[in-house]
Amino acid sequence: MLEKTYDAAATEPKIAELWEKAGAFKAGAGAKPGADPFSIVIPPPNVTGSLHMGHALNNTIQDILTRFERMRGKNVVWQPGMDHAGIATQMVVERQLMERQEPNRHVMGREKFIERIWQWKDESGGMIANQLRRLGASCDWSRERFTMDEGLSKAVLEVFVTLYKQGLIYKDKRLVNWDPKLLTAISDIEVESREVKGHLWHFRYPLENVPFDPENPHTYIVVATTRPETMLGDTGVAVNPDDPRYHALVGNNVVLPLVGRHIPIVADDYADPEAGSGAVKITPAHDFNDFEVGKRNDLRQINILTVEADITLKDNKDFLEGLESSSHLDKLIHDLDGLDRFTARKRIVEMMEEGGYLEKIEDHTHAVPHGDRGGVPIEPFLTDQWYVNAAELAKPAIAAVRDGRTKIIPENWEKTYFGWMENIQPWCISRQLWWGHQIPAWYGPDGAYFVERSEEEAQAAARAHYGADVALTRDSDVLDTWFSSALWPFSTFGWPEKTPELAAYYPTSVLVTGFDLIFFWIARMMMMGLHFMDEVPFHTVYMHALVRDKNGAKMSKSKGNVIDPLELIDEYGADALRFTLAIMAAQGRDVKLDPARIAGYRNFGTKLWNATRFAEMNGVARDEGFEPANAKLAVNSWILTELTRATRAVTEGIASYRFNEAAGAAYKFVWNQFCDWYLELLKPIFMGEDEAAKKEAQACAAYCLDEIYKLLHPFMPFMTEELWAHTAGEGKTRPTLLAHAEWPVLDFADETAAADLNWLIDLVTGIRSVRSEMNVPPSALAPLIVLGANDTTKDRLTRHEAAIKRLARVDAITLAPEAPKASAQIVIGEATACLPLGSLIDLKAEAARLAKEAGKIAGEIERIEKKLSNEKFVANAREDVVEAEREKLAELREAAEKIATAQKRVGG
RNA sequence: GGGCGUGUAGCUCAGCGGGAGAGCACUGCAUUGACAUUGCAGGGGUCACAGGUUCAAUCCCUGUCACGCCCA
Repeated sequence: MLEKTYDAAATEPKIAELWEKAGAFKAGAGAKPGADPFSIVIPPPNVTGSLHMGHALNNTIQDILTRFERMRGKNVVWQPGMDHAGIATQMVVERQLMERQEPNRHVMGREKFIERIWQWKDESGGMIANQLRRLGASCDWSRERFTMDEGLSKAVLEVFVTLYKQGLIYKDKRLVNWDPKLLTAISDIEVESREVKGHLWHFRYPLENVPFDPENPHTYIVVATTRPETMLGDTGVAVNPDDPRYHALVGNNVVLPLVGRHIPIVADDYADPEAGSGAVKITPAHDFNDFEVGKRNDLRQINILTVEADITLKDNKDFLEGLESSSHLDKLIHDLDGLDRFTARKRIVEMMEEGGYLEKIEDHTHAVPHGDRGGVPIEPFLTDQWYVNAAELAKPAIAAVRDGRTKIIPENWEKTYFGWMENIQPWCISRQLWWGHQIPAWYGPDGAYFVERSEEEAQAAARAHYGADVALTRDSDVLDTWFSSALWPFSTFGWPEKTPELAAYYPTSVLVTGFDLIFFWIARMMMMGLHFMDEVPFHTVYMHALVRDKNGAKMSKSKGNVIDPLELIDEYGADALRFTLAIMAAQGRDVKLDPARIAGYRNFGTKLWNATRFAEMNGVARDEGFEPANAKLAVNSWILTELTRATRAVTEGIASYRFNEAAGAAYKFVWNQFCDWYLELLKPIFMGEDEAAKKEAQACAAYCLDEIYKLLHPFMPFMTEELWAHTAGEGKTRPTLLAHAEWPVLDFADETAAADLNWLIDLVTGIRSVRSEMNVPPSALAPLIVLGANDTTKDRLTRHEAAIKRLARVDAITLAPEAPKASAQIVIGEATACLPLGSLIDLKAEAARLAKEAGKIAGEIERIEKKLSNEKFVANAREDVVEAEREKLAELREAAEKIATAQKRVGG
């Protein structure tokens, strides 16, 4: 006998172990012979990460798909693993060293430090894998991969060397996004802009050959900047060529305040005549736009910052070039050299003010780029880095989505994909870190470099180049983590080896991910997959939304509104969390998660649990011989018809990625049909004397429960697997785990039985409603007298007598030509049901109730009559719509008549 | 500034060209046999606003307002 409530905490580990022991999720487990493949690669979570709500949603969806297809008999693999998260992991381990007061990585050395990271990974990395198991993720854990694994590293090496030799990877000196805290370059998409309340400083740059007079605007040009400290590196002032105010000045010079450098005024479209004074200072070495302006106008690039973003002037050749030494310059260098960028900003503003160069300061809120890991403002910084020619690789990736080889769902994300891919910038892939795939480039003494698969091959190439053996030094940089993640859909199946897994499972079926990762994963996996496999990495991309808190705010540690999925699993069970996420995951809409909802769906699980318990108590047991087509009782044929409908809705819902619809259909069927009506209707049968009916009901209920477990299994795997085992039968076991049970494909339908039971439900509901409104105590039994019943109704009354008596609290059912005195009346089809409540009835209340009912019907009739008397409607609307309206009208008129009669009776 | 999206019951959200829905919350009633993590009944909405298309608009189109996200 089942307990009264389901104990998720005790059951989940037990079931997880069952699956594990059975190898239930191994690639191909439970597949039909010769089945089509269905493969998903997990979007690799970060080795330092722990499960958050986004993962919970993402993996719930993947698991629903995976379990669904596994039950449909496909050859399923869900490939799990993690990425090595270069920056994040290095940060974690460095912090650990600091906390333990151990030598830092520079003292330790590269090799030791990397060893240390591996040690960290073995001890505390990758806890997310176990957390995913707690969620019930049916990954093939035996195939778990890590981007730093030997095999995957080999793939990275192969890809880098190949792309280099194809000219698609190259080294270049450009401005990069430089993180001055982490001391590495990062890619465009690792930069996030944050709104910052800052200022707009307006500076006066004196014109050359005119004595500077702060009182006289003709002696200077005003430029505005949000970053005063960069003025040290200014090499020009730009004005718009169409700006009449500055026509005469273009080609002249200004004298850079404090520094004294003479820099030209150039005409460039970049200057916006509407913004501020219309003139902008140009710092090519410290701003992406200025860099382009500088190139167009042949301006010098003067870097005035160190890698830590401190001011460097003293030994800065670029800065000093073209300046005459003076005591003034020496003082400037003395005052500013070595200051960090923010202190320097303050100091420079002060100096400008002292010199009369500060015109005004305005408050200004603007977007400042920050590194997403380091959290400090990034610096555009001029360095040598490795780049991927993303524009070239993007072409086939764009084409594949255009012609539908890869479908993005929901479709509107395709726009974002195209928009980004068509304007893609060179992808900076080198990182000044130690943890990651070291770049396979070796440098000779003169800086020439050799990109090869191994040091030996590089030596050979160098020998060919120099004509002799030379000492080579390997590039110390590593690759962007996303470079290896981009290979994930094929590297995890063994590429570059031609493995059977690769042949079977690539291209994968679907990639499930949040829309925030469209550029990180989807775009890059598409590029690499197409280039190296010549086929798209996935046929479908399903993008789900973000999980937010119940007020719609993004969850973040700083806001303190983070909900930990593991705590929710502890409190409500994994099934409840999963079901909640699924039923709330409507396409294209964020999931606003309120824990109250999870409690609600936990209750749903309890409901199913107790339905099983009830069934068990009433001798419900599997009967192999049960055939839906042979059911004789209408109640059984009805629930089987509804089961077919529900099964189709769930199947279509999952297959079309409408998880909320699938979960909703299952929920409604189980609770509102199976529990609320079917089981209630079986009670009189179970307690009755008709053994044949009882036997059929027991078999049918067992059959329905089995199908319910299957339908709910993708959403609530733990509880359903437990119930599946529990209901195997006394001393029996199921032939397979529920995880491998065959997904139902049903076609039983009996419309007569459906109509029959819908009539019964209407009658019972009607009686209950009246009783409640008349304040009839639930304990009071009333006789039921039916007027005007036709043969069908008479038959139904007989067959459902026990059910009506029980569910509507009726003690005797009789037919009569006339209504008894003092009765409440309910119109049900052609008949009228009367409840003679005697002293219980309040005639005034009944009259009021009938009047309200009559009013409602009259309103409806009026509305439809108006519609039908509209010639245009009859002429233009679809025939079936018109016909339906006519039928509705006829029914309403009949009901109106019955109500009118009832009203007369009450009144008379 | 460009793009995407949202506005429906007190709250969180489905629906979407022909009868306004769910969960939670709320109100009343019910507790000896599946389940109080329950049951039964009920109240509650100018479907943001304004135009347009249509026989018919919460749904399609245009505009306005408000809010959110992404990109400059």
